[in-house]
Amino acid sequence: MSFQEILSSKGRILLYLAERGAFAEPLETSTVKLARELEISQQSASRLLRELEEDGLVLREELGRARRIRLTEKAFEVLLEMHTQLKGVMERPTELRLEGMVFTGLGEGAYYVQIPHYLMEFEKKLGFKPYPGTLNLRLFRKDDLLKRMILEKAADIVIEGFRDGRRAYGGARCIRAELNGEDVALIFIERTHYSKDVLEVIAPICLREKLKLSDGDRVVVRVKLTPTDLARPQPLRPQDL
Amino acid sequence: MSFQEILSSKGRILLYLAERGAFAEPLETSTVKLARELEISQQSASRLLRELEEDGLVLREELGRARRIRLTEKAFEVLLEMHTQLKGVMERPTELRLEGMVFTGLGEGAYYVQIPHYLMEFEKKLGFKPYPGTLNLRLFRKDDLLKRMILEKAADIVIEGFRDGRRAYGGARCIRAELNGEDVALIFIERTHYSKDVLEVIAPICLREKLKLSDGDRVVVRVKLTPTDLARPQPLRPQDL
DNA sequence: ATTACTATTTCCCGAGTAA
DNA sequence: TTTACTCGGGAAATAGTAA
Repeated sequence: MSFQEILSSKGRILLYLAERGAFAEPLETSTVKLARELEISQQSASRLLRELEEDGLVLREELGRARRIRLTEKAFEVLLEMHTQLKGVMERPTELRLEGMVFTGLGEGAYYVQIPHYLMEFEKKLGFKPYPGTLNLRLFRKDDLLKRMILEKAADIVIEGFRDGRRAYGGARCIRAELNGEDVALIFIERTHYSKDVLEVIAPICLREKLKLSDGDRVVVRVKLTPTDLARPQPLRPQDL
Repeated sequence: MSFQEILSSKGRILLYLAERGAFAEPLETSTVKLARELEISQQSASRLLRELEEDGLVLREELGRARRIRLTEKAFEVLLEMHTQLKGVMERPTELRLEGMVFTGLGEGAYYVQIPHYLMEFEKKLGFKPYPGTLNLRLFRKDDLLKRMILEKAADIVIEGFRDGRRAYGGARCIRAELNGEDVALIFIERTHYSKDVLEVIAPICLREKLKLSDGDRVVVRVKLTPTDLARPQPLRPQDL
């Protein structure tokens, strides 16, 4: 299913004409040519153009054997409205809300965060020096597992890995979020040992202290996104293969 | 004809779901509700949803009596492609080309341009102090008369009118253009005496001298626009009513 | 309440062909 | 060459109804 299929046959003609600049300058074409390019019959091209003319969306004139078509202002308005609608949908911020339960991990995240290279990366990319530890959240709502996958895709703050001669240290991806009202970042570490129901959170402060959290407490994580963020293409990492 | 008509029935459903944020969070709805809101039959809503599911564009699940629908990534890609296409069409620069024949006017334009208030306005809005006179062009191609109307609509550099106690001086609208390669501005003066086949041009230099123009010479005017410029809404002026 | 099957109608497409 | 008519077939929409 391509994007063409979300258009009606008249919609396809309008888009075809608009793409060829028939707003300002008329386009020289014929029902035969139009039919060939849009892969419809000449009869349909003829009928659709007549109907579009009746609707006040196109103007046609003949010059000798040539036929010229131009879009009217009304057609422009229709296309502009469509554009505006889609733009609104694709660029409107939406909020993803997840719930997590605090638990104590194995210290893997804390170890990672305290490595000087990563500390510098965080300061540079996130604008804060993280408290040396991560808050681990276990997701317990079924819907939230899917949302976590979406977030991992959307996380666009790239923390680079590095080598120190002995071994390689993997990278990570972050995304800004709010946790019970506090500004935090979610961190998705490459080759983590955690499963897909865990969310790791870093913040400039100690969240456990500030929010008086204990294991088993439930917290709410909110992330602001636009639909376009959700679709950012991203290289496949080895463990996804 | 509204923008809805350029969509196919499946396209309308996808847009409906996308508008309600069914990318991230599933939308609770039913075929009955969908049918009511999209003004189609329940049967069609049912069939279309099934087909969209087969196409891999929506996911459905039932929770007790509630039904939840969400858009897949594939659906997002389809909508994004449509958005990209439309954006390209609506924001791509296009060029309008007109031909005019130089003629000598009554000096009305020159009088207008030399009024100190306007001189200041031009310097502020156009970034140059115009040569004290306008070059008058008569349009002789039938197509160009329509283009002139389009340009008058698209001209978005507003030169304010003023009153000096005795009388009111009307405003004007300008748009940047090229005339035989020179940077110029077309000026559309409110309440001008010229008819709709005349184009008045101002420039920082004397075009007649620089381009060695005489009455009767033909020149080419080019204006860069985006389709969106063409549709900028604009207050009606008295003489249009 | 749901969804979705079957039957019927409506509408759209395209082949043939006229002008 | 054009465009656009008629008309047959089929797809798509809806009504009725089952589950």
